[in-house]
Amino acid sequence: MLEARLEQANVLKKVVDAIKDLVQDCNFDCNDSGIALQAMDNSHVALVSMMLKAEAFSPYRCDRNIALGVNLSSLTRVLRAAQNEDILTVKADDAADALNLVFESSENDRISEYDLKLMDIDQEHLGIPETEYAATVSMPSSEFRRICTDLMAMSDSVTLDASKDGIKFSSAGDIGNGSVTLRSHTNMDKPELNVNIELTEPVSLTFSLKYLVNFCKASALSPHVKVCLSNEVPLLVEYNLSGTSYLRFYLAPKIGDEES
Amino acid sequence: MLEARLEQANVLKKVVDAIKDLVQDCNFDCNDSGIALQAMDNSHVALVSMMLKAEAFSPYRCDRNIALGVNLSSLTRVLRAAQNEDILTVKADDAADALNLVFESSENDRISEYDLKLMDIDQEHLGIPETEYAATVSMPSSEFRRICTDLMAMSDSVTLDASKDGIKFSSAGDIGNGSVTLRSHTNMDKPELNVNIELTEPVSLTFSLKYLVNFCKASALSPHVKVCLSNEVPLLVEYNLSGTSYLRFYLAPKIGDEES
DNA sequence: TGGTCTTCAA
DNA sequence: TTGAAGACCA
Repeated sequence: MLEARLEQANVLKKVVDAIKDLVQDCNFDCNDSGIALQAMDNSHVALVSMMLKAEAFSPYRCDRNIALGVNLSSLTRVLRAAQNEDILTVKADDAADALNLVFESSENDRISEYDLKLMDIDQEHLGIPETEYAATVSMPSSEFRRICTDLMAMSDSVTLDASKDGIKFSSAGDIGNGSVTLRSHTNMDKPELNVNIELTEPVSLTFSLKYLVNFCKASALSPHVKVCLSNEVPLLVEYNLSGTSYLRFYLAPKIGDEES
Repeated sequence: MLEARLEQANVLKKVVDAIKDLVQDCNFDCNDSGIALQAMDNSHVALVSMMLKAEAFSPYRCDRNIALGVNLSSLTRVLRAAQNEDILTVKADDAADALNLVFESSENDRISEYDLKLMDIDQEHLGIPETEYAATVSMPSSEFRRICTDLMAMSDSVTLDASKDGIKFSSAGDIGNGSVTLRSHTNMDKPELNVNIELTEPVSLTFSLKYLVNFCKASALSPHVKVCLSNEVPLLVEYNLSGTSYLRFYLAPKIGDEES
């Protein structure tokens, strides 16, 4: 059986909000190390990988491996019931046909309890190789979102050029062209604004902005985002959650002169 | 060639926001004295006239007269990329087919650059006669906006009566009538709240509130607004920008018992 | 497609 | 804290 208590129901809420447009149904794979989720979007261009480590919960108990097949849109509705500071406890029996969610708000002695029907989902579990990326850019997640939405005004795709000079996001469209260039910089006073670029080799790749903008819904989860690039390899966009938990998005580059 | 550096990208952003609902495409007429814009709204009821003097920029350079034909909705999208404290440099070659906009944020080493395609716009340039108005009312721009939006709740037109007693805004509609009367007054402590009415002759005119509310989008550009009235002549609503630069709106009065 | 709601920037 | 803009739902 699974029993996991999350101090901030908010975290799960934001995670689900950030991925529900990419994935309709998916398994939450629970074992003694934590709760993992991996799913491709419908068009098989993007992949979501979440890991909530056992340490993110207190307490956390999972006797044996369980795959909880959940419809994310249903889960969203249930999570909407969570107040901002609610404590969430999720429970499931080993052969459960439902996921039990309990929201507690110590403040006003309110307990909400939901049972969410589970479903069987066949899911190929993809081994994602740990890649050494040619370029790793760490930046404020709000800035990444800003850049993506700004360039969305020009085109539906963006080219990322990482070089020793910095990282350049550029888009060309009907009304004109646009680009945003960031350089590494460290601000002692406001470390949350830091931009850090690590580069072993210049990279130039083009991606669908629609997906990137979608990934940016996760911005609320972390003040920083890590963008990792290698030529001809899917982009990785990573948001760190508490501890070593994370939410990762992978996106295959657009190839050649491909349009749309 | 034109090259103009504006310390506050914000100013252009607000100007364009304030007029983009009235005018879709228009020319920015550049010469050595500054950048001017003049355009009628689609229904030819309102006229916008902007003048950004060369002194508002530093540096400012314009070798010869250029008319830059811009789609304001595209320009809005580009200006949305401007952070609040960004410095904006606009550039255009003499026979340019694109306007180049560069936003710099010294703080976080971010440079955004956009090329906006230009268009040819045939524009009758209207000589606007410098009129002596029968009544000139200067008031806080926020108060003018408040009055217009408040009266909007009653009707879609408003009658302005300027007399030696003050200025009265009144609206009559299905649910009832409303009016707001302002008198001249000077507040030493808070000069930004001053209301000043200069009058040579009583005036009574009726205008479309929809347009007035639209003009009020410019409120953010200046704490004061000047409203100038003469019988049977378009109303002038003027916002002063830095120095002698300005944004002016003209609106023809409604005649007789005209509805709509 | 409109209205409402949340979210984001100032 | 407020207003505007985007997202969501009906």
